[in-house]
Amino acid sequence: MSLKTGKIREKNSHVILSAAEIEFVKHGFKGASMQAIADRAGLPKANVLYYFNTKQALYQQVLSTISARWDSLLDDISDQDEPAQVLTRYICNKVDLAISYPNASKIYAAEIIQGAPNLQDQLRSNVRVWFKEKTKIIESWIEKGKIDPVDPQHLIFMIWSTTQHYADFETQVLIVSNKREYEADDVDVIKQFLCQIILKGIGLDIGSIEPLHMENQFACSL
Amino acid sequence: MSLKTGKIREKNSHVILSAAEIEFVKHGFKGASMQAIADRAGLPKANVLYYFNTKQALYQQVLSTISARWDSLLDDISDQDEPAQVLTRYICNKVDLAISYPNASKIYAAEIIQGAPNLQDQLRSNVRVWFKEKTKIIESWIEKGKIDPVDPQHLIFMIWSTTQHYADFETQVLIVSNKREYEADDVDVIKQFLCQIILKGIGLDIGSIEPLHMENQFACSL
DNA sequence: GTCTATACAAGGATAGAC
DNA sequence: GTCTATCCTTGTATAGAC
Repeated sequence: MSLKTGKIREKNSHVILSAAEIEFVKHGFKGASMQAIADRAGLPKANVLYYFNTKQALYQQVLSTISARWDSLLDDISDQDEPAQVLTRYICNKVDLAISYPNASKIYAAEIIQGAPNLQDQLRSNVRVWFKEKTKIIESWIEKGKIDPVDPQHLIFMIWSTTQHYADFETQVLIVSNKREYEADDVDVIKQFLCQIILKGIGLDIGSIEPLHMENQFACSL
Repeated sequence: MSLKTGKIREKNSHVILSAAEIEFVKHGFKGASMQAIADRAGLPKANVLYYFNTKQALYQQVLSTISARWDSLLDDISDQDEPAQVLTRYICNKVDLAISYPNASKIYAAEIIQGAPNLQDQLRSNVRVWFKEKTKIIESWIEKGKIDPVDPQHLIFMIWSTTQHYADFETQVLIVSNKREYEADDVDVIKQFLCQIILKGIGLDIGSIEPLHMENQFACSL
């Protein structure tokens, strides 16, 4: 029975976290109510508070789940490979993540917009260190003459903003381009567009990426 | 006395709107409280409700103030001039707006993230029409061979996302780049970076912009 | 482990004195 | 036009039955 109980706990936790994600996206941290989260999860309100003691704790849990996904999938800018290959992979992964988990990106964005009250520490430690590392790699590319002398920091900001835009501003993108939802084709077009403009923009020819490393990540229509 | 009253009304309205902007940024629509807005404005809560009958009305007022600023300053993509010049001007104006009114951009972004419950109509009418017009202009540039054959829609998304990033993600940008606030120099660097990458990315040489049209908009350090 | 009932605070909005 | 006092709803959280 304790095994079964554990399963129930795991399942309920997951249902609650999913419901919470949606409510936090739609109304923000303060605006989301435990009642609405419970309703969406199909559980009594007290049950939600049984699993996560406070609303704050539930929110923190949602945030750290998001951060974990970020960290695990996006840490692949290294100086082992050629710039074109590294940047292509990074951009494509970020686009995939944005399209696959739009709510995660939206909650993260809302947190930053509101001044990152729950993410300050992580930004000041982890993210800042990651950022410094990656700018140094980009600087080394510039020193070796592999890319144009562009500001490494702003290059990273450009990749972050352009990729996450398709998650955070999903509503606007879909409305103005008159679509109901993203399709597989759209994702390929996005990847191809971003890689083309950014690589060319910093002085790399998109043709310099060996097809091997593009894999199925995007259809090269040029 | 009615004149004086009108002045008081105008002044108080303005104070309330400014306070509301800040509270809406920090806590979202639902999360912001009339009490907190009133406190920030230095007025009793009932006073705020006297000027704006409901919280919803106050929020709508904030939103339409923002939209008005958007519309008036950013409608300058025309097919009269050369692409390089038009895009440079558009990018620089958007950066200026993002840096000058970060809260406006943040509230707009939060609205879109939450599914644009109060902006759907405007997006479906005004913004969509604007978007269609501008993509056609870009298409005409492509047909005339003035720029590379890139997707016009995604080019606009790229400009929107990269420029507004500096407002919406201000907190993150400042923390990871270890600054307290944006300085005049930063703004120039941002404009110059974005123009360089995007113009070059779509096959335009940044040198093709006549200095005349760059004015003081950014220092051309190349 | 699960759920009903409830305590207690905060929020939006209004009535009415000044 | 301005502000105090108050109504009523909603929200978080807990107590305690099952």
